Amino acid sequence: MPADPPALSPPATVEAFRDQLLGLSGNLPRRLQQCADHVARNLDAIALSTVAQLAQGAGVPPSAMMRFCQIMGFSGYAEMQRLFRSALARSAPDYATRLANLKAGGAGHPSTLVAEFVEAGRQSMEALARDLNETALNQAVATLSHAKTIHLAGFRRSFPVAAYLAYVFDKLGIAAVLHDGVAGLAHRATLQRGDALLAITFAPYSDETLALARQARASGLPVIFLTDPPATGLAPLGDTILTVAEIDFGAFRSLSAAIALALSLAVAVAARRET
Amino acid sequence: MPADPPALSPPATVEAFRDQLLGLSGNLPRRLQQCADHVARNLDAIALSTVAQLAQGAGVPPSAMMRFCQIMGFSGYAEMQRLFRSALARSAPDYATRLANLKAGGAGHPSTLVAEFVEAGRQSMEALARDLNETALNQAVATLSHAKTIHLAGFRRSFPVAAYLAYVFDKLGIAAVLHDGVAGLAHRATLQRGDALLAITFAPYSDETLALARQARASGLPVIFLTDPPATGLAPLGDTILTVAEIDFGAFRSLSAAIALALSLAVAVAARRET
DNA sequence: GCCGAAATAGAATAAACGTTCCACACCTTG
DNA sequence: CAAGGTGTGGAACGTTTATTCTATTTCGGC
Repeated sequence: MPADPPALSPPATVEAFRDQLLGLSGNLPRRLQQCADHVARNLDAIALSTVAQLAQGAGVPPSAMMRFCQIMGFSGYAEMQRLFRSALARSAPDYATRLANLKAGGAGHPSTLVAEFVEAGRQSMEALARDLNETALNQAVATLSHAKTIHLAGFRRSFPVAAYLAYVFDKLGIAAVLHDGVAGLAHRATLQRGDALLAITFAPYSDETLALARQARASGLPVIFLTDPPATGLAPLGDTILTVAEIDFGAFRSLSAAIALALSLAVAVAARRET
Repeated sequence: MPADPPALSPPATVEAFRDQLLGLSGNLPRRLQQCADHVARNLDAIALSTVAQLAQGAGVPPSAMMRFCQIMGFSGYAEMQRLFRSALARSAPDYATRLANLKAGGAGHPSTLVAEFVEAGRQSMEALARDLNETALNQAVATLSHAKTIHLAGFRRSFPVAAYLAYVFDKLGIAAVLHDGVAGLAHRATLQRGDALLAITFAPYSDETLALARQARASGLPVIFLTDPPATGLAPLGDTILTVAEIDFGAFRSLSAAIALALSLAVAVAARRET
């Protein structure tokens, strides 16, 4: 009597849990498959749900969910839930309290400002993950990975993003030109057949960036915009439009989401080129 | 028989809870005060703890914690916990799932990269909030708010941060010079009595930045470093050292925490100058 | 279409947990 | 010092929730 399924051992991390779930999924009896599907889609709900709630969500009786926990290697639901609770607890351990304490210093105090910017940055990150347009991103990667030279445009508050991209592309060995406006040069002649333009600009859009985009368009080069929603008026100027809903604090934005997206773009392009 | 304490109503948000707690604290019987203190310090633990655990942490019997919940206006512990659970559920509602879905695309896919950078950025933000050295920050603000001109140094991957600071200071009407190395100029003569240097550099530190710091030091100007821990070797070169533990993904970092800290610094300096 | 094994649902059981209540201690007030 | 009120701890209660068990159904192979 060999233990028919090799009696899986309980995963120690949420990632391991996902992997194990993926391995099981597909050749599972009907009810257990329902459990697997619902659990996979609601991983973060487990920490706060009861078996009954989770089972109802999956459309199965609680006992089925119970069996599901056991074939995943846990002794029962309680043990499985412990995994997700500790993951959740680690993510917020003292962070929320700490933020509140920083803010408690009072408006205007430096630490309060840090708390506000941190909060804004975190929200921006979450917004980026939530609202990312994968189609546009893939399209942008495809375009840029075929470009002979990538032209980067970004002025004023977008300049740091463009400058960082220039640094990263340089590190990655990808030909990129930063149009920084030094010496008032427009570098018009550098836009050549086979190149592409990546324009970073937030409303109100800077004239220099728009002018460069128009020119690239006129020369038949693909133009990609990295901007904030709703990106009104940019559609006729760009082939691909990536939007980032950055949260401002006061008059300033942390740029964190824009940089994260820009970096992803750069690394993805590098990966695509190597293959 | 007037209801001695006006019978508080249950707070509807975590912020309201904090306020109500602060209002009560101070004139509370001994055990209840212990509860209040422990709860205030562990707000985020409530969502996942049982009465017994929370009470043990506070060093009181469960029944005391029970009474605490009731004077806060709740019917009992369950109702109080509901508040924190829903707050926790809202913070992760689809975010974690969404991240997981993005990653599910597979390694190398653009959306996976975005997920990784978002995660790294978020962790960096939390690390910043957790490890912020308020003393150093206040000191930096004090120094910079007295400076006639603020000199900004930052090369290579620190350059975007320095460049953004230059933009922000300009917007705020504060005199700042970005030492960008254009045309190979060292701008040595611009370091004048009454100025201050804000040097942004991550290990391995760039020679240009260190050279500038040494020179400023020799001229008797205060030097502030914005760098990553452990900042070995910088102590003799700087008066104030601000550290940011930025999380890398792959070879690149999102700079989000560094920018958030830099922005806070800039806004705090502006606020200080106006008064 | 029958037989064996696996899967399932629902009820029964057990454990964990929140909640209440009461007797006792303490502190204040007359 | 006595009496009343308030604060306190622990035990008992009832509810919720996890878990197990078993009768029944479903499915696959002969």
